Amino acid sequence: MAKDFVKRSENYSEWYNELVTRADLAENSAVRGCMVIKPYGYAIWEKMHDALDKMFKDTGHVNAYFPLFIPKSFMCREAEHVEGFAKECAVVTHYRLKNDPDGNGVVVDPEAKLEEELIVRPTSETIIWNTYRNWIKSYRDLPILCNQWANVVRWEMRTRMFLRTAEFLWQEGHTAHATKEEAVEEAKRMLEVYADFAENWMAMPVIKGVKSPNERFAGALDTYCIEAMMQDGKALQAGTSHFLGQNFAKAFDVKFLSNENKLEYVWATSWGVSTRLMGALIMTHSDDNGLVLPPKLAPTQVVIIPIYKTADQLPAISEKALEIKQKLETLGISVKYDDRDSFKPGWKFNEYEFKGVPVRIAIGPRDLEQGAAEVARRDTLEKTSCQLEGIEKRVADLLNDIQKNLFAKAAAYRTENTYKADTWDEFKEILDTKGGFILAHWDGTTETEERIKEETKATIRCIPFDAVEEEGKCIYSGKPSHRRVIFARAY
RNA sequence: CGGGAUGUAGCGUAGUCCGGUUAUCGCGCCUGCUUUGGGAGCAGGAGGUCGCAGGUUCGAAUCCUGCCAUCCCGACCA
Repeated sequence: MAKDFVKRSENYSEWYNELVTRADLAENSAVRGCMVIKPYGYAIWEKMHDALDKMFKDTGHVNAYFPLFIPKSFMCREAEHVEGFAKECAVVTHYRLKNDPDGNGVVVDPEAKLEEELIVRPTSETIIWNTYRNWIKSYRDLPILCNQWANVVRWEMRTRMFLRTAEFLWQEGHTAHATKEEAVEEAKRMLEVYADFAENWMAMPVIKGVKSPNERFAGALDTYCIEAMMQDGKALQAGTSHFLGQNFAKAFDVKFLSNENKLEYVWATSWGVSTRLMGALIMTHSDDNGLVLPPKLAPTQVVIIPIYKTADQLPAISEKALEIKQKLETLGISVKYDDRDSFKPGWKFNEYEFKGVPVRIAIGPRDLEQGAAEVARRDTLEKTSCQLEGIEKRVADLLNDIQKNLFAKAAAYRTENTYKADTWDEFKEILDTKGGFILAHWDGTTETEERIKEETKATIRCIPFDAVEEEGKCIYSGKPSHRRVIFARAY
């Protein structure tokens, strides 16, 4: 059991912060609002990266890289876009330092002021569409299906590791199309990719839907999203995909000649997921004993720990352990054999448990006598003795089972914490006593959404794609509504 | 950016109100021996610009001023 580790039920946010640092995922840095992603945390992000990257390529996308800096003038081309990001932009004004004449280290050289200030990208639509103008002349140049893996900066007031940091890592897809239909299709396709990744890799059930105008991306005509429920009942937006219409094409004058020889504006999409997914992963599965990782994203899927009293017992154990390791690796399973003598087995058990390693195999003299090993699973903490003969198959099955079980558990949790509300009192009571998702009718106006947000802090997370057509009355205004939307307090 | 709290060794802390020996304790770390199936025991040892910068004082972790950082609560947001 984890020593001195706060329980989720006692203080959820403290539990989260402590888990992130104690599991060696990340730590705060010397720079305000920025974190250091440590090797173990980065290894998980790398697995996410690799899986997503393959999915993007399988859907016809290619990677490219655009500059970190964006000329200030680009930002104001699209009115809504600039309004959405202006308040959180880092600005580069100078390009040189010099020795302080007063002898206090270095100072910004006032002589080295940039003629045009540069914005550190909060997102890359503007620089990319300025570039696409030169790439696109004819319908034959379309579609353009580019993605970039990059860091972006949004100067946040309050930050939390992985969930909201001033600098974060993400991917941003930016596509250009000849028709509106094709662009909408692309935006929806990529949302499906995200949902597929969330559910099948992260074992995190998500709801697919469209954002209300209020929550829409600055500059988009429609924002699609996947929303997940964390263990404290709050919602977390895990990925977004935007249909940008012709807004950026018009702002950056990107036109193409159609096959009918007509000059037309290009249709656009953009879509992204970030290191925020790390936060989602942590808050979906982890428990009071530490991190719990789905096998598909665990840097180490199986750890083998030898148990011995005297040094002369170790060689025989190691031989078996390495045999198991090799058999598992043949099946594509990542295995670590921890034969360090500097830590006791009990210490190692706790260590790997806290770090979320899905399966632990312990092997000692007692097991050797029986030709067996002890197999423990992280998700349920169950331990069983398993014959060495065919153990690799058993472990492979177990990993699959853990992956499925984590999804099922998270899905069940979400179902248990999803409610329907038909009156305003009922709505407020559920929010204050239970939290979670609330399915309720909404009159479709921004004013109503704003008032609900002011009074309860709950927002419309999305209008689900699979919402059932159903006549009802708005929870707040009583005006007619045709379907329920999802309300929740959110990260 | 507003309100509140905190900052002492890698981590967690005592001491701060009421200034005065060599800054306390635990975990971790190093060495040695005994240990090893759920965070081992004993013995010895190393580790500190008391967040930073000024000021008051014979003397500052302690009092004063400014700054920085972190956490909590608001506003903003992926």
